[in-house]
Formats: sequence, structure tokens, C-alpha cells
Amino acid sequence: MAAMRKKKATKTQKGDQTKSLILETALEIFRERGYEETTMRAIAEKAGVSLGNAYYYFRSKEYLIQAFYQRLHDEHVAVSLPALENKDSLKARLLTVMRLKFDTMEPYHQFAGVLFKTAAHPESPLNPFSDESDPVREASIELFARVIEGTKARIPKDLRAELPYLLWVYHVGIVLFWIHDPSPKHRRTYRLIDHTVDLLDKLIHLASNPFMRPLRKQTLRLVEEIREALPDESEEK
Amino acid sequence: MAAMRKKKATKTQKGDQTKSLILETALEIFRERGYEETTMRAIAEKAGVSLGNAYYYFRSKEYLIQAFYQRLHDEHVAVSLPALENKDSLKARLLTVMRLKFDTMEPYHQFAGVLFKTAAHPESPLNPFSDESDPVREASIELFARVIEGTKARIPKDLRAELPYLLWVYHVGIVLFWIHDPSPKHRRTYRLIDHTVDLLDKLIHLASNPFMRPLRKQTLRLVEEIREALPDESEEK
DNA sequence: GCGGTTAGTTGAACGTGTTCAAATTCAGCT
DNA sequence: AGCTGAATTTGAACACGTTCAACTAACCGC
Repeated sequence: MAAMRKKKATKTQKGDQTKSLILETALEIFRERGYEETTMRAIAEKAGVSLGNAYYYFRSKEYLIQAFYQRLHDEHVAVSLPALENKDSLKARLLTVMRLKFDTMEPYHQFAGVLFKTAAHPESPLNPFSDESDPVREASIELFARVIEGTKARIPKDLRAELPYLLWVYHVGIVLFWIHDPSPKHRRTYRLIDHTVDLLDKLIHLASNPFMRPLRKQTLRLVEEIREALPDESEEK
Repeated sequence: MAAMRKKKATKTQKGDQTKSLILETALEIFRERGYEETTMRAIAEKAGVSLGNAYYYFRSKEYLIQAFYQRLHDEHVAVSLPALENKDSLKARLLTVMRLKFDTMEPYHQFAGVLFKTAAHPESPLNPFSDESDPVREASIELFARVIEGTKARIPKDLRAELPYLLWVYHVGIVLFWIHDPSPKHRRTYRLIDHTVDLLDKLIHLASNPFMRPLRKQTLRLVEEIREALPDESEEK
């Protein structure tokens, strides 16, 4: 029941090696050809292992994406933390993190779509909403907590507590937009970020107004209810 | 380029018959066994046609879902319109339509997940956001326009114009929740509807306050930008 | 060393979505 | 009736994700 880090622990050093060899190879072909067009056979062949061996380490093709997503997040954190150091305002900090997110994802745009395709499916292991123990989601929310921690804005406690999660949901929305964004260099996504961050900043200040307290309370209660309802079936067979 | 109603026109009366026979059969097995567990072979066999024949009328298994979604919407409209007749307030009207939506979808809960699984994929023909000519989406937004038309609430023109679309997006969100909702009879979804409708009602009134005009304008400009960016590739081969 | 247990690896086989060239039906025309 | 071309129908073949029984390699206690 507790959150365990890995799906299937490799027991040997050699096993680790093989596993990451397969993952590297898979990501390489994904980047070149996209997800659908990459066959498990091609991955296995290029990695120099048997087809069955790939399935020994990754329960399905989808699980390769989860590994990819993990890696992407690590990279995002790695570039975000230094960039945040000299930023004070909530707006600047959020803007920084959001922009860097998509800088990081850039090379994978064409096959990132599949992430949502599978992620939205309730029974998919990649579903970002269910599976309480999903480490990537937790870590991602954690990053938004950092964004907020570092600012001096006067935000009520109740809102402050939910804000990391809310920003994470917001970021999922922008990712969804980005996936569909056909504009060159995804300029539209960046413009959308600029505008939404500006708006969010204003909304947060508005919501922090004592005048807004009842409505804010009601909204937050709702958010909490939704959060509770979602993480359920962590089937972790 | 113009919105054409059907993907692939059947040219004969007999063709129409075969097509709907296949669809009926498919929906029946879907309801019994779920989407993933239903094979095209099983559909063809039960319908008494060949495998290839099913593909003559439905380009892929996914297209069967689109047809299902169309039918579901028709049914929803059919029960919604009469129910709206004796309701005046925006809140009551919205509540009615939302509840009926999920009453209608109830029998299909277990296989509705696949809708989102594929719908979120940018290249999927089911993607509810792209494909300008998608008749189901248009019709669905139209229903929310009806919800608003029938009320006397004083809503500014600019907001009134975007509200049908915004409510449609809201409804998509609730559907997403419902798909994941494991509570018996999906009570949680209904509770969520009650709460969110209440909140939306308040928000709409708040946004209609002259005091809120600048923020409202900014938000609506943003919504418009997002809407413009999305519908793109209607590949209609 | 040896037996035994566990980890890792193999590739054939299966089920399923999809394609396609060929066969069949059918309506309209001469 | 016979012809023609389009609409419809067929089923074999293909490609791919996934499974699994069997095999090999590595390690551990004796």
C-alpha cells in the first residue's frame, strides 16, 4: 500500500544495465519516429536483446512512457531550481517554471501526445490523477510548492495549502494545449503561458482579499473533495 | 472544408441498413463486455457480416465510438429540452441539464473511459477540441446555449457569448471526473455537479458585476485566443 | 565443486486491429 | 437480355503488442 518507488525492482547490476539500455534505445527511436511508429520489436532489435526481454523490464509499451516522463521531470527540476534563485515575485517564479517546462519538453513534442492519450484513461497506469503513489506527480506538485514558498506574497493559509496542487492542474492544462499546438516553435503556448500566468497572479490576489473569503472557502472545499475522490485504484499488481 | 455531416456517405439503402446493423451490434456488445474486450471479429460475426465489411463502414474501431457519442448526445437533448421548459433560473437549468447528462450516460460508464483515452490524442478523430466540423461538439455547445437563453439573469453580452463554450468545457471536465468515479451510482459525480453548479452560478454573477469588467475582459480575451488556436487539422481524408 | 534457488533471457505462438485485391451484387442503360 | 461501372462484401494476410514455457547464467550455502 505504501508508496514504493519502483514498479519492478531489478535485482542485479546486470539487470539494471539491460533495463536502462532498453529505455535509452526506446527513447531514441521514439524521438526519431514517434511513439506509434516505434515497434517493440524494433526497440529490442536495436538494443540487441530479445523481444521478451524488453517485456521482462517494462510491463508494456506504455510503461516506457512513464519512465520517459520521470526523466523529463528530473530534467525540468534540474533547470528550474537554479533559475528560481534570483526571482521573488510569484508571477516571475511561476512564469520561469512554466517556460522551462516546455523548453524541456520541446524535443519530444511529436510523441508527447500519446501521454495524454493513455494518461486520461482511468485504467491506464499513466493516468496522472489516480494512483496516489505516482512519484512523478508528487514530485511535480512539490516543484510548484517551491515556487510558492519562495515568494513573499500574502496568501491566506487555506489557499496556500492547495495552491501547489492547483498550479499542477493548471500546468497539466497547458501541456494539453501544447500537445495540440501546431504553431511554429509553439509560440502560442508560450503566449498562453504569459497571459494565463498574468491572470492567475491577479486571481490569486483577488482570492486573497478578505472580501472573497466565503467564495474562496467554498471553492477550496470543492477542490478538496475532488482530490479525495480521485486517487483510488493503485492496482500495482 | 465545409462541415459535412457524415464521414463516409453510404450510397445505397442497403448500405445504410448494413451500417446501422453493425453499429447496433457493436454498441450491444460494448455495453455487455466493454470496449477493449470487444473484438471487431465478434462484432462482425454477431452482425452476420464479414470482418472487412465492418471496416468498409467504420474506418476503425474508434469510429464506432464517435457514432456512439453522437447517439448519446441525441438522447441527452431529447430528455433535456422538455425538462427545461418549466425552469427559469440559470442555476436550475444548468443543474437539470448536467444531471440528465449523466443519467443518460449511466449504462455506458464502464466503456466510456475509452472516449477520453482516445479523445485527448491530438490526431484522434475523436478529439473533441480539434476538427471544427465535429457535429457532436457543436450540438453539445448549442444545448448549453439553450440553457442560457432561457434565463433572465443579467449577464453581460461578452460573457453571454462565450458562456456556452465555457459551460461545455466545464461539462467535459465533469465527464472526466465521472469516468474515474468509482463511487456507487456515481453519487460523487452528482454531488460534484451540485457543488460546482452552485459555484458557477455565483461566479457568473460575480463576473457580471461592473466592478469585475477589466478582469472579465482579460479572461474572455484569453478564452477566445485558446479557442482560435485549437481547431486546426480537420483531415477528413 | 555441487545442488538448488533466483534472475535474466529467449523466441515461438497467440489474439487483435487493419489492409487489400479479388469476388459479388446491383442499378441503370442500350 | 446483356453490359458496365460503382457499391458492397469477402476472407486471407499482415503487423504489432503481449504471453509463456523453457532455457541459461549467476549466485549462495554446504
